[in-house]
Amino acid sequence: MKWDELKHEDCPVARGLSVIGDRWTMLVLRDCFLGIRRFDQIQARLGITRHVLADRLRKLEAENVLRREQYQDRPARFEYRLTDKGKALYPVLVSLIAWSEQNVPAEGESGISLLSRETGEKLRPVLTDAATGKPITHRSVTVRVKGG
Amino acid sequence: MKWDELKHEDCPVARGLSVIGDRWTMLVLRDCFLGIRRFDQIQARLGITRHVLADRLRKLEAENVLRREQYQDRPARFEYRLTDKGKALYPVLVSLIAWSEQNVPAEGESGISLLSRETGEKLRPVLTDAATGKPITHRSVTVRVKGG
DNA sequence: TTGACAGGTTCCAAAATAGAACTTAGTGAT
DNA sequence: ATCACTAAGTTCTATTTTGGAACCTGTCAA
Repeated sequence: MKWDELKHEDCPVARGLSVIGDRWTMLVLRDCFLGIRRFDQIQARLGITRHVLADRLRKLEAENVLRREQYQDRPARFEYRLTDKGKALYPVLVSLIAWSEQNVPAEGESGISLLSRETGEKLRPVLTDAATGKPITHRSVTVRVKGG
Repeated sequence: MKWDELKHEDCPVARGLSVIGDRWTMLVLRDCFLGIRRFDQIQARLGITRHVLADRLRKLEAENVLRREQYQDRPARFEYRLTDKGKALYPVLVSLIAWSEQNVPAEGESGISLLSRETGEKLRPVLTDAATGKPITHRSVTVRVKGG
């Protein structure tokens, strides 16, 4: 199978990755969540080639994860903002950060940390089920595989 | 920057992606969470080339996300099992599934669904802060960027 | 008229992936 | 003993994707 065919799969993991599973894509979105929205800024921070960045932004716009917005004319200049669909990726990003901080040690200092606006303390993300309020673990879930 | 250099970054997003951000890697892990542990089974389900699968499994073992375990000798046969570090990725996977189901419509039926073992209902994952029990959103979090 | 800024595009070389065939070590049937 | 089959890889070539650098366009300011 080719990567492009992923979007036609039934599995939600495959479909999700067809949108955000490309190299660099989640790092572009990280920058958008940090408020960095302009081509040159993202490119400089990531050290990604302009070529690839242009491609990723185009795809994310086509998928309605980012919205390309003109912030000045003459000359026309654009920035990229998260749509609601893009903002909905926040739990994925935060879960990834939490996993990394616990399981992938930094060589120096870890670059960013997330603080609760309410308590000022370091965030301790736990994925819970809305119905019960209890943490979701591998054990607390059954998987129903459809059509197979 | 090259993809391989990501692991030396300070940012936890970058470090995490250096482990699981490769093409196909999360799909391999999805299969492991579903209990599919053997080379040929994973390869057949994913339609990934054997070459790439062997490479991914090697890297995941090197990163201690999977453990290669012999399940018979004569001839020697191996399977791949999630380590604790691998199991800790469950919230990332579930968040991704939840995002996909809400934001990336399937063409036919969505392949799998997750049910609460306790209620039997469809899982509704919410990322909460352990300290307050409240949902984590873009708005409820402040980001501290270190050394910058 | 020269330089800077911003957001790209174009080109070529290097690296990764797709697809298929081949290898190795056994098992069981003919 | 020969053949077919299983499982877990490896090897090969062709195609795609990235990496890196240079170039293009429109506008302003010196």
